[in-house]
Amino acid sequence: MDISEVRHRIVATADELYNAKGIQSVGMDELRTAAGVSLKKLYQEFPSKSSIVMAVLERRHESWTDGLDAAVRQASGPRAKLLAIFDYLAGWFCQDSFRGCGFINSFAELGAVSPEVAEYARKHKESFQEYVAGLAGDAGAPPYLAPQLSILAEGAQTTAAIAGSPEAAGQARQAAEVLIQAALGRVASTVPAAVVQ
Amino acid sequence: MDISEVRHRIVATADELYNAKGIQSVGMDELRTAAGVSLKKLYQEFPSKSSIVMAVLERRHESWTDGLDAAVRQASGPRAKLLAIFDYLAGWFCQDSFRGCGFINSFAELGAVSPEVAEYARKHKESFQEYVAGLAGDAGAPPYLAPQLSILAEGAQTTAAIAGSPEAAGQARQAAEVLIQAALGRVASTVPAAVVQ
DNA sequence: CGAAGTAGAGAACGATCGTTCTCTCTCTGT
DNA sequence: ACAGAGAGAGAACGATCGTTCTCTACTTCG
Repeated sequence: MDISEVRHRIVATADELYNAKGIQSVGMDELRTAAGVSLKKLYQEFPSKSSIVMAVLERRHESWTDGLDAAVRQASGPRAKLLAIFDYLAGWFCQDSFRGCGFINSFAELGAVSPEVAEYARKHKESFQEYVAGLAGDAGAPPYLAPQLSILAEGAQTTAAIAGSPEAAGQARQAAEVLIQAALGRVASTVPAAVVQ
Repeated sequence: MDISEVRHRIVATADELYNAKGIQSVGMDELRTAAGVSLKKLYQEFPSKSSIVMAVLERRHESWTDGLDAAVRQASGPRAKLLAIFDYLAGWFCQDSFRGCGFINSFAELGAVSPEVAEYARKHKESFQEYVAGLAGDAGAPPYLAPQLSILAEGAQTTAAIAGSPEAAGQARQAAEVLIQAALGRVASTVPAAVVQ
């Protein structure tokens, strides 16, 4: 379909621009030019800017989910799968285009003024937490581990974004190793309780 | 001085409004009305909106630093001081006005378009990390502990903001206990290496 | 009492935003 | 070949932004 190809190009371009400059800083005209679409076609595909924003958030959610899941599936063993989250973050942070989590950013920019955006960001984070909880459950971890790892992942994202360096991923990963070890050590009962580093 | 009283009221009002609605969503006229100052006086005190934004960031930095330091000083013992960070977060998250870290938010909103804001946010986070490193050093912890705790604190802030609930503070605190125990366990050599929970 | 300087209120300005409209041109069907 | 529908380019519109200007009224000093 031609129509959905145009839609896709608009959303992909908006994603790039919104990520690079923030949502409110990118006007419809700039988006129109960058996507190479006429203003008429743009408003033919989307009724308003806010609908484009929501489409971008959906795209980001899929991209995040797919990328994370691919990284996790590639890892073998439940502990490795939990740590794969942080390897995925490390790869992301090293991209030139990385400017922080798009949901945190859009929530910061529009969450107070747009209930849709706030709600979508909340659901995205919730789905991530549930995903981590699933992995932690597979590893036989007690329920408190998953929120701890989720918080580490969130912190790594904002730290890396503001510092402009990817090292937070490795630091979060090391912390995750300790937390996983502490939470699972009991279960893997014969192993000595904790080995630092 | 009358002058600095007006300045203070402008900055305090701007801080509230920017926190509640985002920086770009609050116009100079709204700020003028809320602060009860004439537009002339406003521009007499500050040459531009961006200078108000920077003044707000300075105010936030002081407020954060003072509040955190007070909470930490109140705790006794190096481990308790490290954990006091998360108790301070818990208190903050429970305030109605809490809408996430003002530096993360302003970075997300303006970081890409305003180098001043991006740089100030970076320095603020850097100073927090150094502060944590100082506390961790006092506790005799190895150098990797401080970044881990800083990342936890960052993650708790964004998680609590987006979820709209303060529970992330407690979860981060529990994780911090585990990380501190793991990092210091060796040093407090006679104590069993790790005790979960 | 009267003149002059100051401060407040808000109108005004240029820029830019999201959105719509107009005008022109190009295809297509008969 | 020609009428008509559709698309592209961008002008136009109303709203709002940050910022400046104007006008009025009050205070203060000779």
